[in-house]
Amino acid sequence: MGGVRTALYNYLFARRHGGDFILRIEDTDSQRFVPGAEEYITEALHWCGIDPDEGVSQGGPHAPYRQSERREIYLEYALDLVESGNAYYAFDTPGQLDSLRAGIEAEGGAFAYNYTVREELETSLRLGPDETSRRIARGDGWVIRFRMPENEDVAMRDLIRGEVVVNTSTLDDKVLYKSADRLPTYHLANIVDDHLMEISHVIRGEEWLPSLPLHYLLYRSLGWSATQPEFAHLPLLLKPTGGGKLSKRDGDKLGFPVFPLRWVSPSGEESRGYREDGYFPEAFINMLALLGWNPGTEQELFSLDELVSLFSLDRVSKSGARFDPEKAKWFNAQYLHKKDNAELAVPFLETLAARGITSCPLLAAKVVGLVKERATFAGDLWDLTSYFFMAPERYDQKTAEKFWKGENPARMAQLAGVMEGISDFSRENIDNTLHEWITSSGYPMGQIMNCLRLAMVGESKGPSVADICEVVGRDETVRRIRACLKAL
RNA sequence: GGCCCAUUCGUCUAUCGGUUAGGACGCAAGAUUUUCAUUCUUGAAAGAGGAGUUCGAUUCUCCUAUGGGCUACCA
Repeated sequence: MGGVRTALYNYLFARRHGGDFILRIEDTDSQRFVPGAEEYITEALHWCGIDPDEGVSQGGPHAPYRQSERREIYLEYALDLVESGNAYYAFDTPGQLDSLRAGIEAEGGAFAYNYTVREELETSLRLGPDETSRRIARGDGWVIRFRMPENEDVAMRDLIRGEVVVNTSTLDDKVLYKSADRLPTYHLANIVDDHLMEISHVIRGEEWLPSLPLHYLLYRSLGWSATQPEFAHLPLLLKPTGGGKLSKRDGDKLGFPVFPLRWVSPSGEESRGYREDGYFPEAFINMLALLGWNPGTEQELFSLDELVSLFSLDRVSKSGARFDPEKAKWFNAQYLHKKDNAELAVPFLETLAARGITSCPLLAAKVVGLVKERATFAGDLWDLTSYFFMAPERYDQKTAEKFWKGENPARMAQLAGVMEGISDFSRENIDNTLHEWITSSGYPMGQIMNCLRLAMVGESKGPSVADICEVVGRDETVRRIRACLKAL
C-alpha cells in the first residue's frame, strides 16, 4: 500500500506537470532478489491504472531500467569518486566490522565508520596507493566508501518539509560499492541513474530523509549539483492500531489487505490483496490519494483525472497517516453504489453460475440495482440477493414470532389466492392490488406486509416486497406463501 | 545512545495571526423507507505541555514530552 501510494503521487505529479512517470527496478541487493516481484509490481500498477511511461515493460530512451542490467555503469563512477578524493577503498571484512562494532557497543558506545576511524582501519587512506593496489591485485575483498566531510552543514530543500540542515559529522562513510555482489548500493546507483535518466523529481518515503545529505554530497562530488533533482519525502503510512509504520505482515494480523494484489511469496506465504478482496481500483486509489494529501476542499471522491488536475506536493501533509480499514470500505461502497447495474451484473452472473443458477444479464442487472446500496463489495451481492433465486429454507424466528400469529396465517392463505388472480404481475400492479385488498379487507397493513416479506425472503430485509414478487414471478410468489404456511 | 522528521476530534484532515476551530470515516439519536439498507437531520468528540513574540496565538520561535524514521557490503 505504501509503495502504491508513493507510485500514485509520482504518477499524479508527473501527469500534472506534463512529465514522465518512470519505473526503475532497484535490484542491487542480490541477496534479497524475489522471483516474481517485478512482475507483481508491474501488474499492480496496471490494476491501479497508473502504468509507467517508461520502464522495464514499456522500454524508453533510458533503457535498461533494471539496475542489475546496468552494473557496468556504476563502477566507473565509484572509481571517479575515489580519484577525486571523495571516496576510498576499504578492506575490512564484515567479520572485522562486526567485532569492532560489538566491542564498542559493549562499552556503551556507538560505532560509526567515519572521519574518526577511517585513517586507522583497513582503508586506502591509511595504506597508501601502492599497498592498496597490491591488495586489490592480490584479490582481497574491497568496498568503496564515501569520504564524508567533517563538520560541514549541508543545507537541503524538501518540497514538503522545507529547509533541512544536517551536520556531516553526525554522518558516516557509507558503502557505495559492495564487495559481496560487485554491485553499487542504493545510494550510488540511485544518484547515478537519476542523473543519467534525467530525473527532475524524486518523490519517496520519509525513511529516505536521513540519507538525503549523502545524496546531496554525492551529486556535488560527481559535479552534478546544478542538475540534481528536487526531493519530496512523503509521510509514512502507519498501522491502524499500535505504533510503527505499516508493514507487510500487518494485514494478516489485523484483518485487512496490505498488498494491492494477492501475493504468494516463493516460500508459499500468502497475503491477501485489495483486488481479490473485492475493492475497485478507483476506490483503492481514491482512498490512498487522500491518505496524506487533500485538495483543500471538502470533496472526497475523485476520479484519477481529477486527482491529476488537483494534485500538488505542497498540500501533502507532513505527519504520518494511520490507515483506517473502515474508511477504505466506505470508499469502496461509494464506488459500488455509483457503478452501473449492467456492469456489476457481469461478475454477478459468474457468481450465480458458480452456484448453478442461470440467469439473464437483464434480470441480474435489475436485481443488482435493487440491492446494491446495501453492499460494500460486489461479493456481498449474493448474500443480499439469494432469495431472488432460491425460496427461503428457513424463517427468521424473531420475525415469525412477531408477525406470523393470530389471524395473519389465515389472511396469508387468502393472499395466496389474491396473488394468483393478478394477471399482469408487474411491480405497480402487485403493489396496487395488495394495498387495495388489505385496505378493503380492513387488515393491518404492517402485519400483512411483514408476513409477506417473511414468506418471500425468510427474514426482515431487502427491497420493496412488490419488487421481489415481480422478479420471482406469480407462481413462485404463490408457492412461497403456501410453503411458509406449511412450514409455520 | 546519536541524528532527522512530526504533533488539531478515536482515525483521515481544513485552518496559511482575529473562526461558534469546518468536513469525512466510525459511534449515538431522530426522520424517511409499513422491513433492512441507502439518504437526510442532529449529537458527542480536537489544538500535547510550558515559556516567549504579538493588541491578539491552533497558526511564528524556543524548551519539554510524545510518536515516528534512520543509524547494514538492505532498499
